[in-house]
Amino acid sequence: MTSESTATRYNVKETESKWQKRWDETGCFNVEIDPEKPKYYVLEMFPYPSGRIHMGHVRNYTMGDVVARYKRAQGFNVLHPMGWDAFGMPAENAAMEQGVHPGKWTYENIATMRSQLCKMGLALDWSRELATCHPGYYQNEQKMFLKFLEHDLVYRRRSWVNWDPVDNTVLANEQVIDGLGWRSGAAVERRELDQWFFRITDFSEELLEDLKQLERWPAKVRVMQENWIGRSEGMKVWFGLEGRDDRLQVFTTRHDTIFGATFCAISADHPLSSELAEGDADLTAFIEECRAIGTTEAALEKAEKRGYDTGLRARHPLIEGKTIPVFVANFVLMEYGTGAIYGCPAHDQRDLDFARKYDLDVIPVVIPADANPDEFEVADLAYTDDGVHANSEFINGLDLADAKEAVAVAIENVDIGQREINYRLRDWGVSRQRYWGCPIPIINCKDCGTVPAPEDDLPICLPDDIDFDQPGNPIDRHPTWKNVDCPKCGAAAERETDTLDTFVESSWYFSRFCSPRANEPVDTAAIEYWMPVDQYIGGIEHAILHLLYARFFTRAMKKCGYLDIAEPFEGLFTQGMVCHETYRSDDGEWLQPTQIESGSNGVLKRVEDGSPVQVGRSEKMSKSKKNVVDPEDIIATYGADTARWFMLSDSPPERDLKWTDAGIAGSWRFVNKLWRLVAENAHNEKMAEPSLFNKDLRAVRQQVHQTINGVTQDLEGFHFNRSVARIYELVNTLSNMKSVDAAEQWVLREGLETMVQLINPMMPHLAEELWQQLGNETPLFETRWPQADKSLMVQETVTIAVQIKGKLKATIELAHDVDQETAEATALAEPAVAAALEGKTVNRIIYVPNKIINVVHG
RNA sequence: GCCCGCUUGGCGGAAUUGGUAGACGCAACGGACUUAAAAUCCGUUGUCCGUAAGGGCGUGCCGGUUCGAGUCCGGCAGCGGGCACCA
Repeated sequence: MTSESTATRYNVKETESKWQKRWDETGCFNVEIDPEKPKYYVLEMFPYPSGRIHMGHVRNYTMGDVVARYKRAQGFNVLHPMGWDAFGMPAENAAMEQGVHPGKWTYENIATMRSQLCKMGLALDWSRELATCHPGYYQNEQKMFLKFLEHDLVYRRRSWVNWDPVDNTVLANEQVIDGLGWRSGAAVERRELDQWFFRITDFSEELLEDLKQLERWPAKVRVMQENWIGRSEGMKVWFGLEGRDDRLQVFTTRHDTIFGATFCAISADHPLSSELAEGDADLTAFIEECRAIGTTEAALEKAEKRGYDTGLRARHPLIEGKTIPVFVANFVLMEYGTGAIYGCPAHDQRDLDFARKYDLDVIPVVIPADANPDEFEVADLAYTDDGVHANSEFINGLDLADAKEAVAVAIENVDIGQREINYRLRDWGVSRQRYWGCPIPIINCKDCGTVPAPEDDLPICLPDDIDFDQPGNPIDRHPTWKNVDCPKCGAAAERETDTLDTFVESSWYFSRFCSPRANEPVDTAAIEYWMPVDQYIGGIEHAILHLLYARFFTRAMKKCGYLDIAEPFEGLFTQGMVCHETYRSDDGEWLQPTQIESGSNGVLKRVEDGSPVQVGRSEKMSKSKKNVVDPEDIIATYGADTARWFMLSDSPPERDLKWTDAGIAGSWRFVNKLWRLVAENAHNEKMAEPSLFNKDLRAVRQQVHQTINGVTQDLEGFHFNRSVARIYELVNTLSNMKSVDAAEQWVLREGLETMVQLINPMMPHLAEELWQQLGNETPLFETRWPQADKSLMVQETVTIAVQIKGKLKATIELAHDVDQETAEATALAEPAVAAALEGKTVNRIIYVPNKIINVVHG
């Protein structure tokens, strides 16, 4: 680079660190409660400290920062904090693989990532930084756990888990791949363990119902949560059992088909199954088989419907004298409904498959409206549509809804069942047999059972001296940690060695950010002022679990009196992923983008030896496919502003963004273009507004004010790519301006200052620097958002399209809001229009002011 | 299987309540400046016919509503996502 070009080139490094230092020193983004100002709480999903930030983080935090800076300029008291979702398995994996303590590993990663985030120039209140693995955080989680216990929001029960017999550990469902442990490769077993659960199902209806209020959530996320909660209305019905005193309770949502019931089926885990299995070796074996399959989804999908005839017969509740067989079936789930069903093969595909296999009756009881009841038959496809009931006594002829109602009334009248609403949602199991998590503050006593740890004992800290040289839970192996006296009876007892699911920490961190150093989980004044989060931003992958747990947890906290809101996130935005092309060598090895270069003919090849490269489709950046670009490299080369600008350009934020070298280079060119544009014109002194502007200048001012208006609306609506396009257009106009006379210079300055203010949320370092160059002493972070002058936005003349029968024939230039007569006359006088209408009768003319004239002829 | 969403040039994408399709960016091509390169600037770029003027066709496909459809309605296809023995 020559000395001449350094003068006209933007010194990114110097400028960015200068402004970062300035923001840091003034503490301008550290906020306090200010009752005089409206608050705005913007939050991006906090990161897991995995080691280094990736492009997904850059995109996420750039969006949040745009909102934060924009809202701040609008006069809001903006809370924009950052923290670390710091518990979790990767730290333990690192401990096992590298022998480094999970805490050390985590805090080192945090230090690295914090410094990387600082280089992005984010308007964050770092004074509120928190890490969930810090006792200051998790002791409050322990307090709340105890409070939840008091309010019956937590309970313990035996529950099945995926057990890896080699690693001696419990596996999450996603760690079981094809029935094998992801790490050990051992066949996973089902085991029953005592586990802690949060009563999220107490809130099923509320969590479902309140989704409707979340108007600023993506519809997609609401639908996903709705399906996950899975409300269904049905009935519980008792079936008597021949030769026994007890009855079998089944759940159904199609009680209208009860006259078509030809068998009952119960889960292998049903108490009746266990009872019957005693002394029945075949049934015992069958139950074992069901359980063996029961762990993986893939296996479930392929498993055929199988059953075991218990020999028991159930009495049909509405047909006197009719009995049907009772099977144990592998497709009935104990966790849903009552763990027992009746089968109506004609109208349920699963039941039909089962009936065909075991040669059970298939009785159609609902038939299409136009079908003949005597002839209608069900072959291999169950009839599940609405229709007319038949073979069904008192509901014959009724449609589905009426038949359901009639059956419900009949069953309730004889007191053999009642209407019931069921949910797919299960209680949230939070026990993890792991070290790097929040210890559950419970003491297990032989005599007193589970005893809450005394609050004075909190925090119950994790032991530091642990080792990972053998499989299993190191906290459980620790020689002394768990030994403690029972707080109730004083006898020797043991601490709970399970830790909490890490989703618990992320279920309330946003509340903690309001008062991150408070002695209690939350400070009432702070939480009342700041909550709820006005805008939450994060990945769609958290659409269900994290967001549902957080909604539950907030309600649970409300029940315990910690806060007084139900919904934590008023607005939610889910951003798309950052993708990149994938590259492979001829022998199939994945290659990093840095290993690729473009040859002279434009064909990609390997840098090291020029060998050919297979270009794959663009996919989410991932280490395994090596299609990652390190944000640190990009920021070091082009600066944070360029990276931020590229993140916001082109792709709408909710869609995937394709990272390209050409794209980042384009942003870099734009940064330099702005720099030059301002540098060339900054010498123009500020002066008084001229009283007159010529037409061209009026048009420029119009665009300036339209851009303010448009960018403002776009930022409000999360259309960052549209803002970017508008700013490009404005810059194109400004750079084409001549600035010879005073009026021109004044308008150019107005345009440049406006433009600089508008780019500030997106490229804050450059904006501050240019703002200063333009002679402003007050920094942008203390400057209000520009106001569009509506009177200047109105166009003096408009271009109107002239159509004939909807086809464009000409465009005409007319004064804004011109009357219809003038417009029509001008349109018809247009040569192309006149020619096309020659010899034709005009039937009708449609005039939409300032937009279009459509001439309809015969 | 069920539920959602998407489909616009070579590419990413624009297009208020139905009203000039392709803004803006990228890529490509042509040119200027330069000893040369980089950088920068100017121009062209949906497609087909035509030397041109001009015209035809164009928003996944088929049909409908309308003076007018990328936009609304019905059907179909393709792609993506979520859930999945939930009785």
